[in-house]
Amino acid sequence: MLDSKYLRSELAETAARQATRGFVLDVEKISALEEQRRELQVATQELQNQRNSKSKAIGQAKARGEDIAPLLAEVDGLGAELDRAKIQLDAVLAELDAIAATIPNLPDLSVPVGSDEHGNVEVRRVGSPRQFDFEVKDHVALGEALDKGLDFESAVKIAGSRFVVMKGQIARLHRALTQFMLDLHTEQHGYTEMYVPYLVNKDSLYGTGQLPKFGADLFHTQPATEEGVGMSLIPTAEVPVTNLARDRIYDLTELPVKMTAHTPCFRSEAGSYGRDTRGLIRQHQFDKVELVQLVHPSQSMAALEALTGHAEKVLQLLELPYRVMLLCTGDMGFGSCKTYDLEVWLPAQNTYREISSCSNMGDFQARRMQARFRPEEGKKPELLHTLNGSGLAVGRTLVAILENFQQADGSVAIPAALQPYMGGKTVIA
RNA sequence: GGAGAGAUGGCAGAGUGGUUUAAUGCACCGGUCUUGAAAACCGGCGAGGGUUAGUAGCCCUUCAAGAGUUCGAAUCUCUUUCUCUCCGCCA
Repeated sequence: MLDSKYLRSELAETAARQATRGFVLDVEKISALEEQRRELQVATQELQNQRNSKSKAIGQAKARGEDIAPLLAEVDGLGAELDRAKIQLDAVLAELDAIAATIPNLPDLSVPVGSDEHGNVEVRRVGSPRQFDFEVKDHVALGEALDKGLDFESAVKIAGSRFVVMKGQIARLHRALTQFMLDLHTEQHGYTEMYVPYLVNKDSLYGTGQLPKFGADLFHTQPATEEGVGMSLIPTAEVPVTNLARDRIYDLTELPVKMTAHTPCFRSEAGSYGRDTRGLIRQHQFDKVELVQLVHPSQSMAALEALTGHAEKVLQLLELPYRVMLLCTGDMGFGSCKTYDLEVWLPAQNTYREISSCSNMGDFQARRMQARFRPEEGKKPELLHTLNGSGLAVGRTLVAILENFQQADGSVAIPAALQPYMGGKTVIA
């Protein structure tokens, strides 16, 4: 959510910057509503003021034992008038809120302008794709051949498409990756490990920006109605972890807060029919190790670089070739003001595929969830900045390991950094 | 799941229809005093919003959340959420 005062005073500027995202801001409607809001709010508060002072006068008169009938006659009709004004004001406020809640974050000025992923800029490339002297298999073929370690048929029977059953060494590799990532971030990068709920309430989804606009991307325990109190499966640990800061005021000394969590993530993938239908790339349920930081506003851009580096470190230690993309205005997520995507090399697809997305949300989420810090004892609290990134998506990392470390006989070598987590095994066959 | 008790500012805690403009204490901030500190004393001290050139003043909202009764609600009524105690069940 953008600052309503800023939106009001810099409406044209905001509209121009939103346009670079391909988002059209209805300037005329907003200014018309804003004018109504101001008139109605002033009128309503004036009526409330009258009611308060007159009610108080009645109380004082009564205490003195005077006749209060004339005073009661004076307030007659005030209540009805106030009700009318309040209904009008609430309607305008609700309309303004509904618009505000659907406006994306302003892109940072360092973000390249572009309309879609073709506008993204490659920042750096690390490692080089391995040359194979045999025909590479994709992870689906490799996983099935390894004692049905990846079993999509069974998953279809149990649940449906876009699920997987893992077995034996592949299941262990999947777990090893998770443990490896958590240990790296907690021991080397200074994050605190968190265990959080996988079901969250509506307020949390609103806080991180999934609601009101993207409810269709989630699985809900009940239809998410206006009044419904149903819970939703988390699409990412970003939701529960970032919402730990909701309605909190941190001491300056507590910042930065750096948290990591391993959770399953659940996504409906509505509207992605036919895309990535084969294999582990796009699942309804996948595991992810998430990195979240809550920082002082002046530190958030530096923190984004650091956080991205923490995610990259996983790829480096796993000896996986990757590149870093700076997303352009048109390809960024709703709440982000700057995003780096990490893309890992997948030999079977002969391309780089997204494995992590690291974003600085600025104060966008913090304003929605009133996540603040006190800059100085006795001073007013200010909004902090929130960041998050995948460190990494576990399923896609498994894909990358299988494909990049495959050998001619169909076995898969284990990167040295992972071997301690695999009971010392150097290869799975 | 059953029975009961609760939810008030950073914390503790008073308040059961009208000088409550939420008492008081602790913590915190400023000052007096002091070589300095402590103590004592004096003053200040929640959050969100509106108006405005304004971090001034004035005003509105806020006592778990929502709805209601009333001229007036922290206080009365209803609903919801959460916490605690006991019982049952369970990993």
